[in-house]
Amino acid sequence: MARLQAPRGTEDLLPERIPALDFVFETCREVFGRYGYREIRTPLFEETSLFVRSLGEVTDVVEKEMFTVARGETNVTFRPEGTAPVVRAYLEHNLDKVRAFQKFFYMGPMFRFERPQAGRSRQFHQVGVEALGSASPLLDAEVILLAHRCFQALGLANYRVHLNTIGDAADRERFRAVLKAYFTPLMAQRCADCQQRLQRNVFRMLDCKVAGCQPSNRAAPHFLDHVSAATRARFDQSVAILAGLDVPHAVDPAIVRGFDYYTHTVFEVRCHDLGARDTVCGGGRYDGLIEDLGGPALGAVGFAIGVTPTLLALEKQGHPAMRPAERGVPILVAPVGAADREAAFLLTERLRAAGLAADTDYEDKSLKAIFKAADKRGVRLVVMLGGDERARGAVKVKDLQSGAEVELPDDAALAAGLRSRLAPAAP
RNA sequence: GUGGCAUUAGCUCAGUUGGUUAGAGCACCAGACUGUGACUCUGGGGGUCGCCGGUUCAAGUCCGGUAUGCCACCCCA
Repeated sequence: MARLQAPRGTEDLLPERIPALDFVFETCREVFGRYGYREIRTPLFEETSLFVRSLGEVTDVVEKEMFTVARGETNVTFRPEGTAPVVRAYLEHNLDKVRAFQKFFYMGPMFRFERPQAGRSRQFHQVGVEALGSASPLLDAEVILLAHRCFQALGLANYRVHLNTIGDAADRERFRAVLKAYFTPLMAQRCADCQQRLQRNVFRMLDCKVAGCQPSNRAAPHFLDHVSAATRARFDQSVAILAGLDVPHAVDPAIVRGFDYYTHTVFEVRCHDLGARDTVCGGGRYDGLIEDLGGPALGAVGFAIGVTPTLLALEKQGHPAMRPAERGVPILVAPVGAADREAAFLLTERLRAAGLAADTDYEDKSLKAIFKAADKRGVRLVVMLGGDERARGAVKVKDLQSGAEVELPDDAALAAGLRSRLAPAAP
């Protein structure tokens, strides 16, 4: 029989790995809370049409990366991103009528049917925020700032925010025409992919990495030179705020983003210590989406941090929280002989009932082996229970850090005594 | 979806121009005088060489397919 294995592009997060993940989740949760964002949890799957309508019919995600399940009348898709579900929930519960402006954050798994690679899998975790109901440029700055604060709090180094504006629909329509007019006579020197892009998504031609396409890209018209004065002003304001707050950033005309719903500010946070897949966070403004999904014409802006690439970057930078760690219990009750096993089990249970984290041996190990295991698991105190002690109604407690050993009466005060011995624990 | 590289004990890897019982380090287990860890020493268990098929007297070593991972694309967190 073939060996059982997790489906392609998925992974098991073993216990040693969980602390690293929680470090990212909890750090971000704390930062989001400080900025007034509240957690929202939406289903892992949605009706397929939600993503088709929001992301756009011709985007890669919709065309070839959706995990879709059809059962009779229903057609659902495992969420490939978090924004559309949040907007859907916001509208479904009429939150726009209760209080139009609301800030949310979410953390959880997303799914895309892609070819796996390091930092890119078919099930991955994202931590994101969505500020719905306002078109204020201050919010564009706040959201970017928030991403920056998260990475700062995580202790990530060598990252930078790349941002750009893609204006509103009118700006883009105007520029699309300008770009097509510019590229059309130059198509002979463009690569095969760009031949598709001319019709499909001209903007992406500017981001082409093929060497032969570089000359015509360098001379290409700049979007910022063709946007309305209002678009230009709001973008400049956001950039100025970030500059004033020392957020490492760069205006990058190549940032275009893959989903149709984006407008105005779009950005990515990139970490230089990663390879070609260096984006650890992506986001932007999506002023048309709420209306597209049947709500009022309200602005919104958000981002998603990719937990996997973030962990990868922190690992490469040797972040201490990335070290595989076992969250062991601090107390291990060791039966000295076979006759002491049940008593040891019951003592362990009393300690747990008293609120202490404790464990005992279940493998009939020798005392020596129990000590070895205790040492490896980072146990602080070993509570020995043997014939001699039991005869005296006592237990022997050894502090593995100091090596000191004391005998304590096995009475109601034992738990408190152990607790006080744990208190001055070193990190 | 495209192109390339990889796949040998739990982990990281050796394995010579295809040739007898496939190795190392770490990890694991057990010992080193009588109820005790971390250091040291000794010993031990553990591998259908990813899987299927082919070439050959003989394949971990060559060829094909397949699975998975990785790298670069597409695109993206």
